[in-house]
Amino acid sequence: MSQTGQFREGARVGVLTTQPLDRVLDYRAPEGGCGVGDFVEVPLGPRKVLGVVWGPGAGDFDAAKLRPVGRILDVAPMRDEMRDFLHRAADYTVTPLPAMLRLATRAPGLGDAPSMRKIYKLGSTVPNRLTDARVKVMDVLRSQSDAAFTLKELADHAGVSASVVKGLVGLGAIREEDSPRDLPFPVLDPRQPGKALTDDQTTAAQTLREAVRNDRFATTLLKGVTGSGKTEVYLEAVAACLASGRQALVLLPEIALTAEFLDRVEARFGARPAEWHSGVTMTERRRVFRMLGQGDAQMVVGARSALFLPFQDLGLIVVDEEHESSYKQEDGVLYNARDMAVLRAMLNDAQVVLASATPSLETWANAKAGKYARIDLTARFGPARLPEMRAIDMRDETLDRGTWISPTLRGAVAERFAKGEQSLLFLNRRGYAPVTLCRACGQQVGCDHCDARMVEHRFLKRLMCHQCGETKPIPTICPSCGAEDRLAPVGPGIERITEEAQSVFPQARIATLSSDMFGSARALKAEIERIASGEADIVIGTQLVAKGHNFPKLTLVGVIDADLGLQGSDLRAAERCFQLMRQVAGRAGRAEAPGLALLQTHQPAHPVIQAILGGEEEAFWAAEAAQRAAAGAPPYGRMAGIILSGSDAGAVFDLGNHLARNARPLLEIGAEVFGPAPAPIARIRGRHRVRLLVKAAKGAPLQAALRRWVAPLTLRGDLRLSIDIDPQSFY
DNA sequence: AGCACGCCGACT
DNA sequence: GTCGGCGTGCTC
Repeated sequence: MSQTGQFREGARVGVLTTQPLDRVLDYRAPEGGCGVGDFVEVPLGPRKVLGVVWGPGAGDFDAAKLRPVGRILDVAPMRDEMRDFLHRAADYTVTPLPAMLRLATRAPGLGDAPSMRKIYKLGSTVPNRLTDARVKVMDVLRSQSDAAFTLKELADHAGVSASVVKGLVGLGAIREEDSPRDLPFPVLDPRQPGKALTDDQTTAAQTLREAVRNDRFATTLLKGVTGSGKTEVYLEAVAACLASGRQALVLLPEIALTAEFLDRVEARFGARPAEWHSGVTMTERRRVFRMLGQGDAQMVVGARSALFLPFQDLGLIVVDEEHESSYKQEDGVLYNARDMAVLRAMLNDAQVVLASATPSLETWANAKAGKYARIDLTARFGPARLPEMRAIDMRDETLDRGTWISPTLRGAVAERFAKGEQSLLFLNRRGYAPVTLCRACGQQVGCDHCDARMVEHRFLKRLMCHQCGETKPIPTICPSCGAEDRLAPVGPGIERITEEAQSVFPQARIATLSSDMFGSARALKAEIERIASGEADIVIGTQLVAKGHNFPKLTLVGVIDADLGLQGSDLRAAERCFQLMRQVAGRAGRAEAPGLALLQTHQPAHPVIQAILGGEEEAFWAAEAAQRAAAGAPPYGRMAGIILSGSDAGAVFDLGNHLARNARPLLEIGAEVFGPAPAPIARIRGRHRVRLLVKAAKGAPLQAALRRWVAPLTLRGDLRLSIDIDPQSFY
């Protein structure tokens, strides 16, 4: 596969492996030579490991000890843009390059010879005895002569058993052929007509199409409320991208959303695109990897890790629900998919579309500053309107102890129920009760391995730690003081709201939606479809319901605790609360019936609540932006979090103090260091965690200084250090 | 990341 | 005496 053959056999080449060596190793080029970007298998100690030819060898290693490259793998060589991307992403996130390469080689068995399977085609002879079953099989093959059927597919299509096909093979009427298992993806047709668009959407789609046709890098914020047709609009950008022969990538924040999205893509382009997320099988991953590299897959829908796939010519990246915090996560490397999408697109002369009803402040500010283009979709589909939003002042409501649905909210739900309309009660808290308190000693039941409270899950009949997932039976004796039968659940989770709703509305059909209550994404999807078809009167859910599901009969949203997101000194808390409340409210009144959103709050005058109620989005963002600017917080300043962890609390803190005292590289760039302080969750799975925060001016070379700062450290024992550039929380 | 080497505690 | 704990260091 060495397309360039840049290095002759025996020449010194540098190979980057996925081993955490933090340097490129020299090898001898194999027989027939090799080229930059070739995926290779190289000997390393007693093992064979995966690597990529990164360039000429450094030459400082004893020539006598050089070992030859084992073999070149049968996949498309890594492109220059990809190597550049990995370098820059590694620099940005302060990550060793091999860890970055690991993200880009996440398809197992890349080195395996392509596996083969038998396919069945029309043979040369015609059987002299044609039975009905045989005719059916031959008809299928004649009508679709270019299709490749496996035995089972052919038999199923013809509606006969496999033995009929086998019989025809024996007679020579059908040929059996070997064919690679990794088949190209079906061709998507961007010229198929899309859905009818409103004027608003047509204009937006037109703008995006033109941007895509430019073949130049640019980023567009596509802002539109739920139901404004963002998806239809950016699918037009995808269409333009595919029509120009380039590949497209659509990132979704949650796997649960892919199934519905794939259906929409199929409806628009006539076939399903490639899929990439943690639920995709190993064989399918290898197929996606191979086919993208050779241009036999036009489009990928998937999770953030799809950014590291070997696209041959990536022309467009869509980041749907770009504000979602799930885009920033640790999986080997801590990175924000939104930012990496922009970086990757820049290196590929590609377009980025950031879609959201409630953009992140960073994106909003970039649009404001003119760095991103911005398109606003305002009109909702058909007769649906934005719901009316009102606060329920909980200080004026009378509630019995242990209940959380106010009389006002109860009345509103009853009204909808009487009319046969759906209501949604939203509470962003899983389980039955967030706290289990001992009435004798006042202690709360905590996790044995984390500094977190155990949450009662009545459906599971257990307590669960939401940090490490550990569960234990619900105790009857207080673990602290030994008092019997004095433990009481305190506060509401959605299971408890379900219980309350059942007692208030005994005749209503109630459905509860929470991520931990369904074994599989399929079961969850089935439940969502059940609800959408009207088989529930009251839906009770966590933030799961805020994300892009359509419930046409839903006309009322009741937010049980709108103050929940306002707590904490986190600068991002207000932003998140605003986004979540707006999204939840957007669930109401999508079809003909007008919607109403009621927010239960103890602080109706809070600026965030006021902004939500008034729909004064721009004012809200402007106020948030001003606050961040004043605090020197992103995007008006730069920040990095340093998390130190280890089993010995003293050693972790000592390391933190050592870092704080020896911060010269940071002080030299004018940065400030805060901490060490116990991390937001000071102990997870028995490991103690300490955090430092680094704050620098906007243009400061933060990453370089961080590297110089931590380079002299040798981490003893099980001490670990991780760097979080642009942390999600600032306290 | 693996895997070997190596230097101290409890076994046949 | 030696088996094996896992700290330390190396891999072109």
